[in-house]
Order: sequence, then structure tokens, then C-alpha cells
Amino acid sequence: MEIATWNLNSITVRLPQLLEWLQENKIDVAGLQELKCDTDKFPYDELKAAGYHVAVNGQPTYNGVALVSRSEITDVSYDLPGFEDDEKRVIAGTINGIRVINLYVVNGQDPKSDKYSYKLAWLKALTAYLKTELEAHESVVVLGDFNIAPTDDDVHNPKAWKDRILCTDEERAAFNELLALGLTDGLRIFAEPKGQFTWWDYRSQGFDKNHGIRIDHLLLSPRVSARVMETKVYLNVRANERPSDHAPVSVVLR
DNA sequence: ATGACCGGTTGCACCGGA
Repeated sequence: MEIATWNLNSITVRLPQLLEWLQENKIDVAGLQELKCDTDKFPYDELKAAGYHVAVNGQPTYNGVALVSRSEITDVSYDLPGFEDDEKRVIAGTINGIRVINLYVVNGQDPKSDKYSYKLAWLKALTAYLKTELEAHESVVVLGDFNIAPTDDDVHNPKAWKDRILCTDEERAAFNELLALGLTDGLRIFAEPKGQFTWWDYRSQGFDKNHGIRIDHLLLSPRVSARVMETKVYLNVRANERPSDHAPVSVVLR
């Protein structure tokens, strides 16, 4: 069973690439982010025709998340409970006994901005939410675009990124709080070479030069972590014509 | 490098992204 995450940066533009990637790789479950598409404008028919169940928390222009799955999705929930927020950044569902929680974490823009305070508050509410989810479910996968590069090894040029958004000590501490709930960073289960990234700037030939960062993650509860056989970063998808700036990332479970 | 590139908008330059 393969569970993946991909920030599409517009499902309207990326739909053909999404369908091709799902089919070619027989992806079982995917959390999608940055749909930039309202819930009622989601391409339900195309995903259904490809053999997928879907659950959507959409928003026009910004944000928007969805789960797509070959198996049925039950107990779907939306947003962070008890957190006042108009932005559509969270959708969760249960698939084959696994609680899959799909996140599009706040970017934060700049450490001095209001958006940064919002990001830190959002992450605090997320931590509380995940704590209750982990108490309620043994098999949990928290995946998505976390907009945090957890360590300097996750950045092509740590000096240039030092204290910049996605790399501040506070954001990294918040990420470690998530791990401290008992979650494992899926892409770090096996020894990976340095320079394994998931996002590359469209500008300055970022992908060609592998000037990237690792900000898309799959965090796994122990029950799931023990099942991981393989992890994947779909560089070939990032190499497509008219790509998203993020590559799909996945774990394969036994 | 206050840069670049991309998607979306009610647009015809901007904002946000990361």
C-alpha cells in the first residue's frame, strides 16, 4: 500500500499530471494540497473515472486540500477543531484502518510578519489536535506540505536560509513537538543521501541545480512506521513540463 | 540580490507562494 503527499499548486493546471501519476504508479492514497479550487469545482468525475474515492476541503484562489483513495474514505473531518480559521488547510479520513491527516501548513511569509504568528499559533493547535488523534487511533499518517525544513540537512544552502521562513528555530521546535508526540519522519526511516528535497524554486533553474528544500513530510505512528518498506520522491514528476514546484513523496507499506 | 517563476484574479499589475 502506497501513501503519498503532493502539493499540486493548482489542481486545475495539474489535473492531467495528477491522473497520470496516480495511474502509472498505482498510488493507493494521496493527500493533495494547494488545490486553489472551491469544493464544488473539484474534478470529481475525472478522479472517480480513474478509480478514486475523494474527500475535499476546497477554497478558491488559496489553500484547499483533498484526500484521494482507491479504498473507501470514512469518518472524514475538516479543519483544526477549536481553531478559528477561514483557511482550508486540513482534511482527515480513515482508509483501510489508517487515520490519514492531510495538512497544508501555513507558510508564514516572513518571521517578522503577522502571518508568522498565525503559523506558530496554527502549529500549536495542530499539536493538540494530533495528540487527540493519536490517542484515538493506533495507525496514523500525518502528511502534507509542512512548510518547515526540519534541519539544515533539509536545505541546499543552510547559510542562505538561516533564520528565514521555513527554517527558523521556532518552526523547527514546533516540528520537533510533532515528533515528540510519538511520530516518525517517514523519509528519514532509511539512510537517505544528502540533498533529498521535495520543493525547488521555479526561479533560477532551482530544480536543475537541485537547489531545493525538504518541506513535504509523512509522519507515522509506530504501528505504521513498522510497516514501511520503501520511501519515494517522484523527481520525474517535478521534471515534467509545467510542473508543480513540489514533487510527490510517499511511503510504501507492507 | 528589494532579483528570478508561477497561478489566480475581475486582472490588463498585483499578491502569495517558499
